Amino acid sequence: MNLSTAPESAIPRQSLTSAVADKLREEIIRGTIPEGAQLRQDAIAIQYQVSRIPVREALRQLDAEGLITIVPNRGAIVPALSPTDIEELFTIRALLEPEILKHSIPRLTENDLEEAAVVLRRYETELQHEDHLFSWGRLNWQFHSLLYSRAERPHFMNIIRNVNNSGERYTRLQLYLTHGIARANQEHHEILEFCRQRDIAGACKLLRQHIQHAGQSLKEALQQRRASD
Amino acid sequence: MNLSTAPESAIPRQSLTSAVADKLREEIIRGTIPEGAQLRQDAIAIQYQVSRIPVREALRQLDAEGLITIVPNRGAIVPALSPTDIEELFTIRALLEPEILKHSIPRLTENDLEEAAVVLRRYETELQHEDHLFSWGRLNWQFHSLLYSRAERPHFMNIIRNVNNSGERYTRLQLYLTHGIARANQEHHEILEFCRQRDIAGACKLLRQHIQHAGQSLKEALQQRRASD
DNA sequence: GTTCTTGTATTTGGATGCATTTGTACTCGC
DNA sequence: GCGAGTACAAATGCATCCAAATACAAGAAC
Repeated sequence: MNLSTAPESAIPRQSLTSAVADKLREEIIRGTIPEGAQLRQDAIAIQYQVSRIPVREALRQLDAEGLITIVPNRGAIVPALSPTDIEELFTIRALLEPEILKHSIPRLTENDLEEAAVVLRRYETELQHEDHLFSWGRLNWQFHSLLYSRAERPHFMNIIRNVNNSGERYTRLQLYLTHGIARANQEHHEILEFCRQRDIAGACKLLRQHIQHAGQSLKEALQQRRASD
Repeated sequence: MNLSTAPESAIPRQSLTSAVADKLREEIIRGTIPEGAQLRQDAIAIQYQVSRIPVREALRQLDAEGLITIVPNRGAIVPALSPTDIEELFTIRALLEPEILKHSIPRLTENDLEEAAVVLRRYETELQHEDHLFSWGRLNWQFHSLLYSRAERPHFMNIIRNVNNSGERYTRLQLYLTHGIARANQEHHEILEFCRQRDIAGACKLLRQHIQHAGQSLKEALQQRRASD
């Protein structure tokens, strides 16, 4: 019997460590695990029905990704980010993402552009629902990463993904506090249009401004919120 | 008995995981562990007289740092970097490092500048010795990180450190293959002089060119070596 | 001789249990 | 009532043992 089949039919087995890391990453990004929360190895192990070993390894990985902070002998916490932290993260994005977009645009297919457009339409419909803030983050990342996907720059992508993950909680906050949803959506459409016209300079410049503006308005919103406390 | 002493005499206790990670990172950067080598958990555990648990956690961390690649159920290897990988790493550096230098220069003290000069002088003397290629890497990073130290941009620094670590083996290769030592040294002195004069634009521009040139010449050297194989 | 199969050895992945460290509340002394 | 010391509780760190997966090699079928 010949069992050789298409790769996509393979059962996607992953280690428990990876699975736990994915779950925790998701929960931290979504805010299910709030900022400042302590990540107890025992509690996580019990919750996911695994031993503490894969949990510990997952925590090490998330620490290296910048998503959590491990204090020796005292466990891991989800750090609260200061306005200057936010500024850093968005500055890094503003520097790296236009560069990768530059390399991706010439290789983007019509299909890629259509997929990106679909994501934007889904984004607009999701905004009608109650839990739009949660799904927004994933759709936003889907849109951005789709645009970068053809660059084939794995090191860029890893860093960009980690930085986006670290800041995504706050990106949602920015949209909520500053009512920046409409503007972000508008800019997304314009960026996509530049890509469709293969206008590399235009797309990259607008993308940089898009990120810089989001970072700046978020930083100001955070400072105001902090001042009012 | 009063054991309270000055802080610097405190026994620097760190977890075995961190210690193993530091050791492995050092060995990979120095090339003691060559590229393509498999990192056997058992062998490392025996070598350092620890169990495999801290070794596994250290490997996870190094994987997240981008220094090694873990294949599920098949262990970890030190990846060989292609010319395009090298181009990526140096492009990332060329984008991030001038930005952090910009924020650091205004806060650099005279003492900082003197320390950097000391590093450059040590660099020149080390070049006389046989094992100069090894010590060069550390001194190069010391110089660069000293210049960035006052920026207080931890996210930038983490990424920059990881990217430098990933490419350091090859940076040594570039100096060796292309005889770029003299030029690099010359550029270091010029960058330091710009910093001393608080010429932010000049320093950042030269730093960017310094990194870009090193990346470009290394990429070409690698392509030639690959073509001759 | 080549290829496929099967068994074994090696290696990684995970669970349990113990030691060490840290946090906390209670008590003792003043 | 207040502070210091101490005992207890809880969490992390690490080692040992076991299970699962992979790599390798020897042998059988063609």
